[in-house]
Amino acid sequence: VRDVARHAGVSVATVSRVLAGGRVVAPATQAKVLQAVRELDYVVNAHARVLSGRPAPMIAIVATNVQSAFLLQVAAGVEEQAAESGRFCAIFATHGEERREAEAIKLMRELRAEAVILAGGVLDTPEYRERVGAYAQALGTRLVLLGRPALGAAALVVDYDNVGGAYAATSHLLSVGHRRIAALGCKEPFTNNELRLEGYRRALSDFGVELDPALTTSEHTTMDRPAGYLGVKRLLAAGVDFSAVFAINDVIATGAMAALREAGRDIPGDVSVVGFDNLPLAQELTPPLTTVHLPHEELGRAAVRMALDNPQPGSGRDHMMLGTHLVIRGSVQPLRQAA
Amino acid sequence: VRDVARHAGVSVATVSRVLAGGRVVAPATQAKVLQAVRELDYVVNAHARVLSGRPAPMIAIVATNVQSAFLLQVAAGVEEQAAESGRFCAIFATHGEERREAEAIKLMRELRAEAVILAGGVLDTPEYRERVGAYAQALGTRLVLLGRPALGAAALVVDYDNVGGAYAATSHLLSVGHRRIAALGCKEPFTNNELRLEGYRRALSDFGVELDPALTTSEHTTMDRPAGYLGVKRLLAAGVDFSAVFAINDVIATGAMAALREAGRDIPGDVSVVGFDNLPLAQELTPPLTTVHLPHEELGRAAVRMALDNPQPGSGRDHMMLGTHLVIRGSVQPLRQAA
DNA sequence: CTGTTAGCGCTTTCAA
DNA sequence: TTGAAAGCGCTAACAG
Repeated sequence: VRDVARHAGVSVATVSRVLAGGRVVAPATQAKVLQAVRELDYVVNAHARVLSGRPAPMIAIVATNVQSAFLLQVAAGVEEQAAESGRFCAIFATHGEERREAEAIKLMRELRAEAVILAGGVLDTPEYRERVGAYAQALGTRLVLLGRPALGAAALVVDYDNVGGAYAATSHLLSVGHRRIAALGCKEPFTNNELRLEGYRRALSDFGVELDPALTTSEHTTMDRPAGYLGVKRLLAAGVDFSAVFAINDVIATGAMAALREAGRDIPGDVSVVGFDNLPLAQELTPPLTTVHLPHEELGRAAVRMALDNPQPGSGRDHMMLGTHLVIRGSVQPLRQAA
Repeated sequence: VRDVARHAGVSVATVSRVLAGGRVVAPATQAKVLQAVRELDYVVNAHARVLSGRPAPMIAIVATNVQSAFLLQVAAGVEEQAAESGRFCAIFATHGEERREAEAIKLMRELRAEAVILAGGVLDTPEYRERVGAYAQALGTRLVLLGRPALGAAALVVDYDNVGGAYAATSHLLSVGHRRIAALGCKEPFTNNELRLEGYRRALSDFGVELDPALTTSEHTTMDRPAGYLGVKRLLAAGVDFSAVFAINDVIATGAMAALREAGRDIPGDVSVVGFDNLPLAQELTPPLTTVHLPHEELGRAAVRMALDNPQPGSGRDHMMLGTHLVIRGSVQPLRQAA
């Protein structure tokens, strides 16, 4: 296509200079080139450009699950910030399968992506650490871990305060009088799950409330709706007494509320519930759900900013933790003295 | 990096053959090459590959809005199908801005994407048609319009049955006795809005119910929550009588339900409501929303399948319309004779 | 079955 | 300020 750009009567080098930016070119020449480009509807070949040494303007986000509102919002943040930085965003859904994660990484290596962001909770196993360590090593580019356990200084990390959020949620319940607070999570030790439960325990302890193992249900293996639904069913069936529930995330809360309602318990009259994530659906529930807000979009933005900033390992700028806060809505009520 | 692959003692051509697939290579040689690749942790340069004639394994989806659950699900379908076809998915959010749409198209031209999918409702203006016509022309690749008005045979089209869905929803209401059915849409003539209203009118007409303009509210300019909330407020304030509402989409329905509840109207006791889209949130509402289900994910998959299939224009395979159906939940009740 | 060679389209020294 | 020429890493056509 470039021969054709000689339509302008200049050399390829000159054309490149005006198109690729920066360099000094006589305004007259520049105009001629631009004119020719327009006439021929010429489009540079980005691959050739990358091949000759430019970085590929691409940020990848590989998430465990693209259906979850949480990751979608993070992805939206990534897309935003990438666009603002003149990059585009490639997206991958792994569905938790290692194979797909590996494929995504491989592809991004081949494509020389500037950064790849791994997002979504995981099981923090030695295998996981080894695998991701290998990725970090292999990727010539920045690898950023978003909402996942860090790995020494091998990768960049953007995280949010799970423990603090859970602490705030639980404290809220405690401060309005609740003492028998069920915690609904899942069995598999996903990092999010563990961290949030940790916040729950810490709050209980600070309020001098003893932890009752019967109140923590985690029979289910996934962090989704059934975990909440079945969790409450089980609690009810076992005759466990509780006046509030802290759900590890909003969709679990949703399941819990459904089960509660089926059992004829009023929310928040009979039992208060608080969630975690502040998904869009939280405010549409009846009653609107009090939950912990996460800076979804900002997480995504921060991840790409950090990656492009390319901080020194150990500079302190290669790691950041965003805050969370409780948003009060209508699903919590002070404990009635009678109860 | 290839010189290094001569580590295997063969020529670059041979390496290419084993890596790029297809060609006949002696198993022994093949093994040597693979071995060398492993030892050197060699990764092909996808850009060089594209540059030398291969298609870029990339499908782009450019959507008006990445926050909407609808488009996200479509995007998920695109990602799925792309991955299954050995491609990856680039994602762009335009927020309805032409500039961003144009930028996305330009970038995908430069990157030689195999297909670009334009998704999301739009205003069907002459400018729109001209603009998209230009895209179709410019993109050497497949352009597919998803859920948008077609453009002659210039582009591929994947659509779903808006009219049929709205017809089904409205008929449902009519068949259980409702006659005063409010339609909540928006003022701007987004194509979805118009089509759904068309289905509404057609159902009314088939049931011999006269259309009352007072029942169609569309003061609001966007198809979102306030459109429903404000729409109902206005109806109520104007003292318009109605026993059911057909909302042009689920989030409008959500707003409508909120307004109804604030006014002390029971759903579905006093007024029935049906939505459109079947977003995940629909089943979490109280009561769960009866709504029209759209094949979100399948739309995305169909779009990439069609693009990769590369059908002849006018072959009949360059256009498809997916069906929709009503899913009955708890927000509709037969009209009480008393009312 | 395998090696040689000629580009793919762009950027970038190095000279002019 | 501009032109000529040398690659970037890969594939494919053509010989061996």
